[in-house]
Amino acid sequence: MPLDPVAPAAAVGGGGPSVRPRNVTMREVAERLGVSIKTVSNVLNERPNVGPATRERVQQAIRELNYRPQVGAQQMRTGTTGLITLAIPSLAGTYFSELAQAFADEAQRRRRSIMLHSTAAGREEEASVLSGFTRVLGDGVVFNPLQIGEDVVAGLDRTIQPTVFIGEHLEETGLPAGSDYVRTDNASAAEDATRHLLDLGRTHVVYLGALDVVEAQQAHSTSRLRLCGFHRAIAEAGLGEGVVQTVPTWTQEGGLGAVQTLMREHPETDGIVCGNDDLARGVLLGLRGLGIDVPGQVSVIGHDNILESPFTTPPLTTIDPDKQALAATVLDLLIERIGGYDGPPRVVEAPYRLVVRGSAG
Amino acid sequence: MPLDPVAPAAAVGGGGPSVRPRNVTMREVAERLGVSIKTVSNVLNERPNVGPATRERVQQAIRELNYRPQVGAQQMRTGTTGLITLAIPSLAGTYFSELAQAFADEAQRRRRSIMLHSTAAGREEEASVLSGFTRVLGDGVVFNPLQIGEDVVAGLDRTIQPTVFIGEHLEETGLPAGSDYVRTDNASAAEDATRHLLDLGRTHVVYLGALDVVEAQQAHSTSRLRLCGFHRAIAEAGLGEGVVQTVPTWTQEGGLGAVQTLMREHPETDGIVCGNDDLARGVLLGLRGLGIDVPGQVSVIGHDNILESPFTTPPLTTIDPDKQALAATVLDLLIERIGGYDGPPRVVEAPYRLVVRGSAG
DNA sequence: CGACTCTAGTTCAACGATGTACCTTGTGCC
DNA sequence: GGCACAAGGTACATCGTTGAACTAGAGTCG
Repeated sequence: MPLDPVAPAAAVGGGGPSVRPRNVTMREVAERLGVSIKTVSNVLNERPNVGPATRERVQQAIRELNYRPQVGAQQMRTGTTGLITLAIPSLAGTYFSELAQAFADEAQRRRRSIMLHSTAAGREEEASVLSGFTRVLGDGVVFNPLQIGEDVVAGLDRTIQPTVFIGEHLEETGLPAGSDYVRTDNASAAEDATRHLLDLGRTHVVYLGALDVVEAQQAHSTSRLRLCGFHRAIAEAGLGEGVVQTVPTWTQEGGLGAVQTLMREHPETDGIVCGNDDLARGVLLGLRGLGIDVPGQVSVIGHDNILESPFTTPPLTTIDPDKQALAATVLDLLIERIGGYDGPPRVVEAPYRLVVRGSAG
Repeated sequence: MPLDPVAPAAAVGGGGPSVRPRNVTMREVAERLGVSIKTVSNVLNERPNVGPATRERVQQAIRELNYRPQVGAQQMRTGTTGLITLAIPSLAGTYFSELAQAFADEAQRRRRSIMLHSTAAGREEEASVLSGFTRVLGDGVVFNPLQIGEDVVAGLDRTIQPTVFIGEHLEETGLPAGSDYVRTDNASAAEDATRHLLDLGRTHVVYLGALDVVEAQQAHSTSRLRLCGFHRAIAEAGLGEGVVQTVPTWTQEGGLGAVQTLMREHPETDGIVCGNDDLARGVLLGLRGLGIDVPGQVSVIGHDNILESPFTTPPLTTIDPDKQALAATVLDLLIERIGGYDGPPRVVEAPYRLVVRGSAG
């Protein structure tokens, strides 16, 4: 074995800190075995034309030298990095942080990494997602727009990178080429939730979750859509308009306060459809405080199936948007596009299911 | 110009979808202006030896062509990507998701991107962080170990990538070369919190947050350290042992249930130090339910200063670990290491401060 | 036996950006 | 006029990996 003229990261003698080892390259692996670089590459990429003995020796050497491919070089050759950008409004908030976690898990399972891009700053930040960031890095984008509406998205005739939109904002038509869309049908979900309570024989079912500030209500499309589903179910059952209880914020405190008002003004209430599980948790606490039995006197149903929902007293019945499945679907679509698929935009309805626990049913 | 034998993604005729444009390269920018590639590079990297006129023309062309540097190529030349790996247990949970958000913000401010790596799976996943993932991608790692203790970290004599540990687990001595450590002093913080209540004249101050399952208590070092700080403050004030109220989980429900038990068994309680803000929120609700005035009869203090803390009734006094500042400190240390600094491990105490709101003081 | 095919490899040229070394002007000054 | 020198560039090698194209040898078959 010839001596390397430039000792690669020689250990410093004495008590000084050891020097960070240079990254091992394929060349070093190849040289140690006396094979060509390409053979090492073939082993790594599971290409044919490598004998089993050689394959084994290469794998051994890779382990011993602790070799890892350098993604930058791969990007140059192949154009891909295995990186996916997740652009969401903010991690602060139960739903989005759990969603991000689901994406992290599912991406890891598919041997991709997630790059986090927070669009909390608003419209401008969101626009930068669509115009393609400042550096070419990821292979594709998962984008949950909040501020940006159909107008901006529709203005594109083609996304810069493969993109999958998620959410409930966009029109199904008019998606730019090169993108897909995974819709969450919040209206139908809320309709199902409401109907579940009606099916249990409840006759005075209330929606708790409209925002009490009008502008907020306008902007908060999730709230709007869920309310709409509630109205549909109530109307279908021939119960007229239905009672709607507003809240200041979609938090536990908000739910707790609102349910006290509600039960005072509408003591006949026997079912409450909550905008989300945080609200529902507050509602459960509030009802307990008022000495009202759940689900004996009042049934309560939430939305989101957050991690804590099974642990409330009683356990919360809720709509599970199945974040894990959503992430899986989104990633599969995106990876297909990254892989070269360039068909017209696909729209997929994200599944959700009713999780029946103690609080209703 | 010779024709490319393999047309790179030729446009489909007819009404088919438009084809994704190939990435613009520096060469194209240079050719359009009739300057050399290097000049474009010099403009981008703000190198000297470019005349103002040329500089302006280049910038113009970059904008027009929508050129963006390709990170893979940069990694090859310079060895860096501007990517930082954030390895944390899980995004599910208020504290960690807010922390991740802080890192995302601060990284964006420093023109870096955050790669999310969830170590929720446990020891094995955490070990893989230290042994350097499966691909060379990021420039450095921010690592909040939970399961992994000093033994594993101390076993390393040098980290593979520049690494900053965060948390409260590790001994300050024995950190591997190439790493730094930003400590959160949970014990002192809890001590300060307790002392704040004592300074307000409270004499029967309780710690609410020990876990009621012994093994859980063992593992949950945050809880242990905060309890320890509580004990220190109580002992220092000459109040003996101090009362400790256990909880089943560090959630709002946990706090609500526990405070009911507490006030039954220790009605003399006039101050409650909560393990975190989720617990404290439950405590506030519980006290309200019991008709106990906060802060009139009982002062309540939390820990973490989560986003909802200012909005409880009354607003929650709490210890603010200043996640934004923590993220900033961590990133600055890490970026310095990435930049080549290779001094001995540094240990930085993360600042925290007492945020006085309505619930105490 | 010669023409094939198959296997297990090899060599070479890229991918895009940047550091180093070099070249070309124009200008000032003796 | 001749020389030094700076400003504003250019040319080229290089980073690590992989696709395309090639080769040497062994096996197969008419």
